[in-house]
Amino acid sequence: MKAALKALLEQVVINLKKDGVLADDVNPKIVIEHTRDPSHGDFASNLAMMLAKAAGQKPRDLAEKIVAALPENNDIDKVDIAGPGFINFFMNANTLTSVIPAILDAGEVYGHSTIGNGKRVQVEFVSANPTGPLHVGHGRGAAYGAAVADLLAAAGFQVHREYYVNDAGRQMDILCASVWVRYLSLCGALPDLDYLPANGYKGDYVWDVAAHLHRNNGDKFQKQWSDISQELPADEPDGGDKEKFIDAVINMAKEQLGAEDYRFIFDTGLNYILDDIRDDLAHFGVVYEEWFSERSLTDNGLVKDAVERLQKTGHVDEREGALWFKSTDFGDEKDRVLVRANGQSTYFASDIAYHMNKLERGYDQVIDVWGADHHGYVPRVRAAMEAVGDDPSKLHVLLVQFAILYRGKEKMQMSTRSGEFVTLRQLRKEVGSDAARFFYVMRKCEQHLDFDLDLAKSKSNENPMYYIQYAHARVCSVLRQLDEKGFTHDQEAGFESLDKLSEPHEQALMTTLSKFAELVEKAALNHEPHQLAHYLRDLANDFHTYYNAHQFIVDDEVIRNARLCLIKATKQVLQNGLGLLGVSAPDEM
RNA sequence: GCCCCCGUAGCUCAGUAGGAUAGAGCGCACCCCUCCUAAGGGUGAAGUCACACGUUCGAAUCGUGUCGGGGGCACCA
Repeated sequence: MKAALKALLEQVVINLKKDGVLADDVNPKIVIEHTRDPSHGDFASNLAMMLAKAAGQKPRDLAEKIVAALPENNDIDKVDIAGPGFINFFMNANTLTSVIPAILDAGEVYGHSTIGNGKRVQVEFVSANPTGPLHVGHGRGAAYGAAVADLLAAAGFQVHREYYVNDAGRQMDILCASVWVRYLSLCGALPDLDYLPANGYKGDYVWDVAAHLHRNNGDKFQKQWSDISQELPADEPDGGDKEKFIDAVINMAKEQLGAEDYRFIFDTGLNYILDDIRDDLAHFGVVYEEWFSERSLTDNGLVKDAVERLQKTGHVDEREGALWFKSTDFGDEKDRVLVRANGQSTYFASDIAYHMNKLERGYDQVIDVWGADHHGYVPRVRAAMEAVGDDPSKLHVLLVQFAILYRGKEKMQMSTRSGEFVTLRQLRKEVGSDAARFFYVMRKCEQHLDFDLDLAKSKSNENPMYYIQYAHARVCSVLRQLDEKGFTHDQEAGFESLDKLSEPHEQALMTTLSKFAELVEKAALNHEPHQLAHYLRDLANDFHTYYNAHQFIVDDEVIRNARLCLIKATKQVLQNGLGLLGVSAPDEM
């Protein structure tokens, strides 16, 4: 509808140019918006105010000329000029009610659009190191990334969801060493059964991996700890060089086990945890097209290629034995190391290779959903892309702020040690997947999120997710009642009598429904699922208000058919909207 | 020190590609079921949109600066 009005006004501008009211070189951006106040009609345009200066006329005088030049249109009831020069459009009743058949005919795909034009978008999100289970911070990235991806898909983009698996690097070696030490403990080969290097991974899941390893392989990987420990430097948990110690343990493990067995334990830990993450995310309604291995970048020589490609640009030099990318040439605050003096490439080098690879795969847009703590990382990745001549505008980095858990007023401690729940799995178990998905996307991503567990579990209208689901369940309940009372709903007949929907509550509900498709587009393009969350809350509110004011199952067949069309359309939009956020729409509660 | 985010009702937050009297939930004061789920609805009180200057016919929204709150700075990943 907006588009149609826009087209009309574009025609007006052409006509006014012909009449000499406007100069030929004036090309205004035509804006049509929904009015906030019904007395201002259904839509409004500020065109007259925008053009007043160029035309050398008072806004209201110009508005008169615009209205006079407006082509005939059957959908428009009345056009008013108001305030400083707004042009208000009052649409006729059919325009509003037409949304109902539009929704019911399209069904599950109502709200989908083609604005994305089939462009290929890659969305990379979560990508947590597979060194332990996902925690509640990752949960926000998961819910947010999944919602953005689903919104983009609904808006007509071709979406590729990807998880970057950091299956190489020191953190994974530390995990491997931790698993091995726990394993030795299970073999009874450690003097102190609870012994672990100060910098090792302490979570219980490490025991699980070790037990898994022991169950399937017996004592195969057992070595004499007394021999090993003699050659290790001192571990210094209290501020000493525990880094050095864990590195020594890693090297010792490699030496004692041999490359093959070391890799086996390494991969056992990796796969065990990755399976756990996959399972966790699947239960959270988050699925990927691809799990991209960091190790594959090195194995396929892509990291080497990336460094060489950068070197050819002349923005790399060697200092103190290391290879540096001169990212300061592109506005970064300092240069960054690509290859360390010890010959190992940095995580940054892998990441450059990964991003080059993404673009080589031909995506029109690459979206990275990162934790806010990575923000310092953005300029250097952009710099690398610029250096090699890739288009940095294709890269969108969405930084997700931290979520803080509250139980009522009480802020929860988020330490792994304390045993207070920190994993996504525990959160899902406590509040359910639906509430978790919804609460995570209620705020825009750059906003700190206070996640109130008590609220997420409460069954009242304080809890927006419950309130929205309840609206859906209520419609279902009405439809069940209809059946029990022996009525049927003739939808086609209802379509013929939509003009009976003249109550203010019905008008308000239809107006809200008519904004859905546009809202999905906007939420998708701006990467703002929270807009959808708020919209659904408003829609549910309109419905509950209507429900309280009017009966749907009435004796008058004509009205009954029309009203049931309206609430069925409401149900459909609630279901579609919740679906985009990964939240279920239950039939009863 | 440099960089990023935030500052709107007592509380938690919408609204920011500039538009008409700034919205919602909670909380507070009242009111509404012989009726499809009261897990609901309605009415009311409540604001110098942190502050200042600037751009504009018009600023919560854009720009600059100040003040407050949070986060980030590695040859870690």
